[in-house]
Amino acid sequence: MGPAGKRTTIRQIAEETGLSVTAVSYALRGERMSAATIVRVQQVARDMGYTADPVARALRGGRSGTVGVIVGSLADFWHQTLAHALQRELRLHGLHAIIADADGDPALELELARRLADQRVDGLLVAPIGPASGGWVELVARLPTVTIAGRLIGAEVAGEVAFDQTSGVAEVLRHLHALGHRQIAVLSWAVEVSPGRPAELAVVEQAARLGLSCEIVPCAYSLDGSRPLALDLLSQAQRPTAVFCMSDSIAYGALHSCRELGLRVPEDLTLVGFDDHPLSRLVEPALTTVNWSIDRAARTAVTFLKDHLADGAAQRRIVIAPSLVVRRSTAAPSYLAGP
Amino acid sequence: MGPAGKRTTIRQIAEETGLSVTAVSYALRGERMSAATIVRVQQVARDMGYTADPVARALRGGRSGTVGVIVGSLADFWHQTLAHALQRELRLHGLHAIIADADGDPALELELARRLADQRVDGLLVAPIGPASGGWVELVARLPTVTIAGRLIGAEVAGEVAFDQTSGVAEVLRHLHALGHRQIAVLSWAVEVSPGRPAELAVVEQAARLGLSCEIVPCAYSLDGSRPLALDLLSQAQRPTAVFCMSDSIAYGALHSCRELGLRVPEDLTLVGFDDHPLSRLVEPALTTVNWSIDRAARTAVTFLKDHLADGAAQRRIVIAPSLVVRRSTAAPSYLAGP
DNA sequence: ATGAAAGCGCTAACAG
DNA sequence: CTGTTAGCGCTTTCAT
Repeated sequence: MGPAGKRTTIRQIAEETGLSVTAVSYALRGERMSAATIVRVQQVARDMGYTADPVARALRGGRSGTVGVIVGSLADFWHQTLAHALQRELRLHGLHAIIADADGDPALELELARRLADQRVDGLLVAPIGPASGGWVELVARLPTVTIAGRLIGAEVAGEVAFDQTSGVAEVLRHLHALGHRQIAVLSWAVEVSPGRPAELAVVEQAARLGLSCEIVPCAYSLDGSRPLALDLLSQAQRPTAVFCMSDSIAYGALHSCRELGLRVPEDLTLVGFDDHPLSRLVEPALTTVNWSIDRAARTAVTFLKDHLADGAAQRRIVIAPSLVVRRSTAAPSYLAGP
Repeated sequence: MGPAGKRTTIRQIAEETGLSVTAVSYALRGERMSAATIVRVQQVARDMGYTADPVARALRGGRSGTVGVIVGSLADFWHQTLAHALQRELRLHGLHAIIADADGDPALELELARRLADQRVDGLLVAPIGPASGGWVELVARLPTVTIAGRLIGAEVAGEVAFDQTSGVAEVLRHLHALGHRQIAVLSWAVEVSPGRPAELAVVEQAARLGLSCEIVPCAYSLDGSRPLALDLLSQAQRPTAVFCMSDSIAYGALHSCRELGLRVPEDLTLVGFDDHPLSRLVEPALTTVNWSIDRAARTAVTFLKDHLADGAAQRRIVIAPSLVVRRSTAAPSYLAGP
């Protein structure tokens, strides 16, 4: 930062060394100039505390070494974990992460993506909540983008780390069916914001196949979002015997509501989450949920992006299989257990 | 974004309207030009899908409308919550958040701050892990910075949202003392990374005052960081009767270890956290911890920053008082309860 | 091996 | 009210 508090520029180094701006520019990057000059210039630069101004560099065009990470909602615990995992993985590859939180709003999600593009990030890693709108298609065409756990349909992404939601949902519903549940409420954040998502379609399809009555209830992300709703849902006379939450965070909110209502889980109500957040095994009762290996997802996503950046490779795609983790929050409904 | 996929520039609008670049620049911002021209230019701009390039704007100098948020570690649940709260609060004020994760590394923390400064964020909101190094002092002098829950000693920050850690620690230790605990382990992430922090000093001081034996054990942030350590600590013959974790995340890791070792909480071991994460009341057993009102902290921090941005006001400071939340994870040690 | 000059997109001082 | 000119810091032809 230099002594005066102001930023050291390439020009000051030029004056200091008696070279031209051009020469310094090359020398700093170790190009063209004689070895001696390169060493000298870099020494001076270090002494003066020089760092290239990324903004000027970006304006000129060229890579910034930072990648934008957009998560659907930092209110959701799983997205929090994902953001951290991506950050860490990027850093392993020498890249810096800039994280943006769409806070459950598809319009904001797109705006953030635009802003990050404007900031000249080298690429985008996004766990989308909204489907691709027109804006996304154009944006993705300009900026290498890898999606995680959701698709931007119609957009030509650089890579896709997909989760096999259909299987995940099927496993959960089969599990509930086997336990004897027939009346199930599904709490999902995606209904309104991202209609036609595979997960919700799978619910409908599997319900029909298994002969279940599944009501899909739109639900805000996160603890605070799901609590009032769950309170309402569970206070009804004809309440379901099982609640399947499309995110562990939502399940936590539901669990909280059960406490307040004096409902015991799983004795009075069976509860299932989605995504297997690390704390799901520590809550009481430990939550039955679906695991996707977040580390593998993060690792793959970053690899896809790097590959694309390196060689402009064709679109890569991987589908991560779910694994149902049965814990204590699921049991047979009480009318089967008897009084 | 324009039809060709390229970005629309101010010059293209100038050509389209037959005006000069300058005129367009003013008109777009609604300055100087005649009302008619302003309307016409803005209409054309809209039609062509123009958005000002923030990079060019930043290079020229001027505000970007984005604020950098740096959290000590996104592996820590409390920091995750803080990041989200700050994002939301900033958005309420029409500002955008760019979140960066220092991942427990003070050097990275400073580097991220530099990078954000380079990106021309309007200000910095930081929950620091490291103390102020020389770099911070200079940086903060150039860029309005508000600290939250930690200090950058020696740096002239724009505002400070401090937590009264001393009281918080004192309350916890008094609580443990009253229950009959005398041998306590304190798991803290700050020992090595941020020595001399008030919280750790308070531990030593209060321990002396109350006649407690408190061993402070350095501990990585987060679930995975604290688990192996806690496993080790709790396997010892002379293990403490209570463990005080300087973060709820660390406590969760310890709780996990207890499960693995077959130790019951609080019967065999008393556990206390710090920060009161929303899930602390849902884990089993519900965690005794210290609450600081994260929303108030976020709100105040953003207000401080905005105020400073608006009028360059003098440094503001607030101290948030802790409140001990006693839940089920604390009890008298077993040798008092008897066999 | 080195330098002069142009330009990325935008804003602002200074004329008209 | 509108246009000319200069410049933010850097990279990149194109000369020398």
